[in-house]
Amino acid sequence: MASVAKNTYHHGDLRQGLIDAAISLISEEGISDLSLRQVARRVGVSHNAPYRHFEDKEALLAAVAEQGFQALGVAMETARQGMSIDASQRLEAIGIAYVKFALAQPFHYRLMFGDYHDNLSKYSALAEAAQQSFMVLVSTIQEGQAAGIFRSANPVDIARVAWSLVHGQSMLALDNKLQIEQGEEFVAFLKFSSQMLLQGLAGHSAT
Amino acid sequence: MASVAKNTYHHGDLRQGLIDAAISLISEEGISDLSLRQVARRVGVSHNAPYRHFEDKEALLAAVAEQGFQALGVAMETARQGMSIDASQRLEAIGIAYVKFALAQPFHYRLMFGDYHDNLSKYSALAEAAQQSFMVLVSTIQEGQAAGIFRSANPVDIARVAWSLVHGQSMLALDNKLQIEQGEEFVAFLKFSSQMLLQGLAGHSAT
DNA sequence: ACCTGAACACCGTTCAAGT
DNA sequence: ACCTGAACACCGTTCAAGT
Repeated sequence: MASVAKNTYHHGDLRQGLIDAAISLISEEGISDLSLRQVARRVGVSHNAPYRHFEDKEALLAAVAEQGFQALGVAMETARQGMSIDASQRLEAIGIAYVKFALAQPFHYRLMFGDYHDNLSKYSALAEAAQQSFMVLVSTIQEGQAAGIFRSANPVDIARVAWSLVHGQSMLALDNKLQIEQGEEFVAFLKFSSQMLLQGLAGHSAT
Repeated sequence: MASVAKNTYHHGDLRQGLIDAAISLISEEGISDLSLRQVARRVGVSHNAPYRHFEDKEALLAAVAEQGFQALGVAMETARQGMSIDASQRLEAIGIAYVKFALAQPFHYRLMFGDYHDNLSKYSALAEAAQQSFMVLVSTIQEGQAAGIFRSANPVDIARVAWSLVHGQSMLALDNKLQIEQGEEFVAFLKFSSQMLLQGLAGHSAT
């Protein structure tokens, strides 16, 4: 008997359906008003069904954050490959793609760094997704070191600095604390930042 | 008639009492579980009294954030004056004091950058306190430019870069995303970061 | 296995009174 | 003016059942 779609929805993948509903609700109304019951309502399921797939509300949010890191990693990797082999250009392209991701999905980005995962050992999939996007930075820095255009410090430390810079820019921009209007002026600021970072990154023998 | 302290507490400054109670509750249990009713209970007042002083819960949190920025500004200014006149050393000292402030008061720091003030025009006192702490950075950078040791770009842009860096470091450290254990190793990382930033900041004619 | 409604202990906020 | 208790519409989570 051919399976016919039922209108109860949840014969499929309720877990992913809940995540999708949470993401779209968050992008519409932000995080602070998001309730588990609301997510269940949007999916067409009782307010209690989510507990079959998530231990509590925090676990659902952790899954949403995890998918955010996966998407961010893809955006960074795409930016990296869109550039020629020059590691400086690649690093700048990654940084700009990173901040643009944050600005395009402000609530989702903020959720990825929320304080709801104090015990991140509990959410290992989330930690792993974050680690994976971080590795895009590390490997690009190693490329630059191999090419002799970046100084020879610990590449993980350098990546931490770069990540801190783009994360700080993203968060402060989302908070309207940088006092720069979006558009050309903001992109100019991002390029100024990466130029400063790259100069700090240059090998000692640079001109 | 000499005024005798009553045990109703709130004959004094209920507004500040609520802020203090919120700060201590936050430092004990974090932000996510903080409720307005809990704050009122701690102060010994009905769950409704706070509405005499704050329009809603968000307004109380904004006041808490504002006092956080004032304390942060003091910490930065103290670090600046504790250093000799050299602008590079001052900038590094400010950066380290900044991150230490964040790590010492993790919940309070996070609250200062929460998304609860989308319309920050509504909380002008908060915006002003943030601006004031930012100016400590700007003026230190101007000092370095006047002394000829920093490049001559827009000092506000440079300050934005520096703020982004320390804010990113603070947030990622609070999130346990930097994978560095606190202590000497972390301070070494902070010094490495500021060294990189300072090299990027150096004037073109630097050796 | 997966989903359900009822129930519990909490919220933020509003309102009509009290002093 | 400032504070109060009662009330409303919501939560997150638990539990005992239903299929």
